[in-house]
Amino acid sequence: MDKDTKLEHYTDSIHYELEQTSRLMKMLGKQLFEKLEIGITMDEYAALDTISINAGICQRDLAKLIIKDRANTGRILEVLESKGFITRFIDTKNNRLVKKMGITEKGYKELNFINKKIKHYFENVTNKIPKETWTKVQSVLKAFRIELEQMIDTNI
Amino acid sequence: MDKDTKLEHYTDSIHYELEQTSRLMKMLGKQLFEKLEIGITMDEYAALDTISINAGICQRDLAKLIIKDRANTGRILEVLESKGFITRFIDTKNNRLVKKMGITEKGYKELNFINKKIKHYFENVTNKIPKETWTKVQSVLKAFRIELEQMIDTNI
DNA sequence: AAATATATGTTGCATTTACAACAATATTAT
DNA sequence: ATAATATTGTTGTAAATGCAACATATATTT
Repeated sequence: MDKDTKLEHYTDSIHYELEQTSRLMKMLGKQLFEKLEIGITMDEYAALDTISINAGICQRDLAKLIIKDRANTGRILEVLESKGFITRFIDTKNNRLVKKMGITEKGYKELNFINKKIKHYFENVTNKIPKETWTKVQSVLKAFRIELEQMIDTNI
Repeated sequence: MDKDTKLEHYTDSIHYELEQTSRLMKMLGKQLFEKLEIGITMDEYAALDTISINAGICQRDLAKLIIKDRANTGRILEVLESKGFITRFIDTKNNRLVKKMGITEKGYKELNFINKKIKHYFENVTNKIPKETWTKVQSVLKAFRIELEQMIDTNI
């Protein structure tokens, strides 16, 4: 028997399982943010959180971290800036002019406010699986993601 | 020390890791499908695969499986039908008129053709992590996904 | 029987996202 | 020095997606 003739269904693949789970998580997040009347989107929240732990990061580097293209990263930042949650300023990186940014006091308060609001809800969800199991899954995914990043032309 | 005061960053959460990994996988898939000049999208392929193992499924049930809304599921099916990969026919389910579908001979050939084309490439990617590790991750995600599906109003 | 509710699929529109082209500047090559 | 290339961010447009409204038919309730 040639085992290569046994084709696995895509719908049984890890790729598919990841996408489906991620899609549901995104739905849950969106519904939660609306229900709790949080004034920014999940993506904006993720960007704000990333900025909070990467003070002085430039737009393109942020884009790489949140895996969005430069155009949309810029648009997200416009929103966050217009709400006063971040400041943007021109600076240099490798002798090039770039737009760096940092979280404001207001943004920091907002971030903590959101964290407190959603903590309980998200825990209720992730508590369905033991924490140590998550830790393992997370480390596998992280290792895998690093591999992926090396293979893919993210074009950011 | 109140451990509740220690707030985990969203970007360290399993939610975030899942989304980022899934996003990269999607990019990879898209780039691969274009490089190999496969004439349908990943989403259409996923739908075709799902139909192939769920003969006679109706649109809404398919939408639930591929986690897309009814509108977009219908659009995907239009494409697959126009290419002759599936047939759609009116039937009843619980005494209601529904559009059921099945894969055609041509669609089945196309599915196998695509599977053969991508197999090697996808294996090269997933081989970065041992197979038994994937099996564990997959079973965790599947269990989690079932929980999620019960909590979320997918509105499909 | 009539009214109300539910299930299914489609259509239209708004939002989101992806992608390519551009502008401005700096680096490297010729 | 000049030209070609690379980096960064923005703008415009097309494609994908989500969502609400609709149409149709059936179930359920009154």
